[in-house]
Amino acid sequence: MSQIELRHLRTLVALRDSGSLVEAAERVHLTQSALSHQMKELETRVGCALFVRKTRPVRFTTAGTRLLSLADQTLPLVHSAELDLQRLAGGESGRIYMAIECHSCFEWLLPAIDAYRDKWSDVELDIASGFHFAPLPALARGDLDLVITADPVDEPGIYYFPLFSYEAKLAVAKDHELVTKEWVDAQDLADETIISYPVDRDRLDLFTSFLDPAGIQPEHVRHAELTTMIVQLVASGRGVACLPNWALHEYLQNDYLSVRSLGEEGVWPTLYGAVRKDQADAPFMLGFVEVAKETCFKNLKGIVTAELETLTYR
Amino acid sequence: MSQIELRHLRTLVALRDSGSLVEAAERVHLTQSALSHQMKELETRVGCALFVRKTRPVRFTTAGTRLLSLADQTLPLVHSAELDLQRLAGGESGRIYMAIECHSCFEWLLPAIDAYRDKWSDVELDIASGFHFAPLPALARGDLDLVITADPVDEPGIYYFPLFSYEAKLAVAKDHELVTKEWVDAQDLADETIISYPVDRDRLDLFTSFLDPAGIQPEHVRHAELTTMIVQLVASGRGVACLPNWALHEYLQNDYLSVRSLGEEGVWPTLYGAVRKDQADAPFMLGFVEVAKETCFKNLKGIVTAELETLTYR
DNA sequence: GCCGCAACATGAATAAGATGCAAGTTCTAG
DNA sequence: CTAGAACTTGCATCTTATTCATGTTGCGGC
Repeated sequence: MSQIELRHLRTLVALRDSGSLVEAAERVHLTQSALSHQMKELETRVGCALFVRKTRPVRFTTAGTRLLSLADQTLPLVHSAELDLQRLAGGESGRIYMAIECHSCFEWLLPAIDAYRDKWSDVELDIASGFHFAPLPALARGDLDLVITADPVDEPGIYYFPLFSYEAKLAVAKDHELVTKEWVDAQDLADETIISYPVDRDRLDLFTSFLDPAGIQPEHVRHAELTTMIVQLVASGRGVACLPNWALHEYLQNDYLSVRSLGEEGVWPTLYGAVRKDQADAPFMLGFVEVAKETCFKNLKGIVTAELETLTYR
Repeated sequence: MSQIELRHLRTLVALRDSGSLVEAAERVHLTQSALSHQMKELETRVGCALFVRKTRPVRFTTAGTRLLSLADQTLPLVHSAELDLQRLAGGESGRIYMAIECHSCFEWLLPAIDAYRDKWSDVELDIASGFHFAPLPALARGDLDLVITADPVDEPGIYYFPLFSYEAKLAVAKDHELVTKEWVDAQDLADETIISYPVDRDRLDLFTSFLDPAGIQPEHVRHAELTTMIVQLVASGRGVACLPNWALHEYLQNDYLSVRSLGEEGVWPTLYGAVRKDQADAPFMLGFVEVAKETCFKNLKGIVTAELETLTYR
């Protein structure tokens, strides 16, 4: 039933190109005897002769010609697939489906992706932007390949590339009373309305790194999806918000609102690119991390800090 | 190097369709263990994982997806080739490259080919008309598949289908002196000019069946390529010619010349379709012979005789 | 958390089959 | 008729695909 094999097609092509079994045998690195057996076997499988041996060069029958045409159709496809696989195996190509946990990251991510595409044109790229699922399990099981996050979680098989550190600052209205302070205390926020992205508190630096350690529970918490919305709410005095300094940069330049550090030292989260361990060494993945960093330092010059040590879990 | 095989692709497709090795194994009629080994082997060959087994249904990696796309491209091609080969092997399809030794045969051959094409549309047909080579060796070695001839030669591996018998008649000018005779003697032609096709004497019925047996050597022999030319030469009294009665039919109806039988009984050659023995049983070939006969009897009704016994050499 | 089930992996044994070797056949050219 | 080249054939061998039996893993129910 399923009888024809690729080696048969390769033999036939070699036979056509050379005209004799002897020479064809050399081309496919077998003995002439092997080819004789092989062709005889194939002929019994398909039930009819494929070529006439008594002539030089050999003459193909209709069936033989049909198989040669099949060979001409399929062998190039197979070969090209093999080349692709070779590149995939060598890590010169691959797939990066990414998700971002950090809502404000598009600003530097999109230029980074554009720059990456120039160098690694046949890597398949996609962003799962509106993600309503947990990115890290999806990364672990292979639905995603890269997750941009500021909260490395101890998960086996995940590797975290540090991208850069930034200061998480408190944004307040220009006429807010906290503007008078050099920097804000946790206590200062006790009866403020906090405006944040609609995610769990333990994924917000303001709580995990600042309020929780001080045991402070702010009066109200209000959610907004988009950075611009949060900024507007803050500017109009409806509350305060904790945002990355680089996300606030343009609003500060326009003198739209004010910012203060959280505590004397400030809160300095680090942004990571999380990948599966098996892809952590792949050139195309390292290439992405490199391009991402470059783009950030170029776009966010002076706002974010230099490179950190690599952080790994298990 | 040349690593991927069709069975790998079939397994992958079955795996995609079913979602698990167990079920895929049923589809390709193997055990689950076999597939496990097979996929593991393939993965080492290509150098990277092809799918994730820990999920149901299994999730394919980029490499796996690439191979599936290869499978989708190639397997249909292979399958369709297999179907074609099945028809070729079953004799439901094939190739008929034919040559005609008999110069006047086009008259019925072309309509026959048209009729045949209606029934056997995917048989490849071609006529080697202006043949300057020996048709029978070409037939034997596979350059040709069918030769229309009136001279069966004892050649191994060749089978002759009789098509019909006809009378080879002597064409003479209307005012020729032989018109006075009921039929002509070999002796009558001793000092006539014979006009014939430019072929060997031993392939001309006039000589082999009439003059040679009587030991007569005619005065002059003159050649002409086309039947109409021969007829014109005869009509204008430049000589006499031996032609099939059916080739002369229309000229007689127009009262353009006269004909006489060769000897009292007449000379009655038989026209054969010569084929290679290995194709003598193929339905598409039998079909052609059948259609050819039908067409002849329809076109040449009353001029040629009914079917004969089959004639075979070795 | 433990148990049992189902899917998959693994290792050794076996069956299948591809290849090579050496001798035989066929065809052709001289 | 002979020699040589190309192909075939039968047999031995080695590779490889497959199976069987068993081990491992992951998952859902209790």
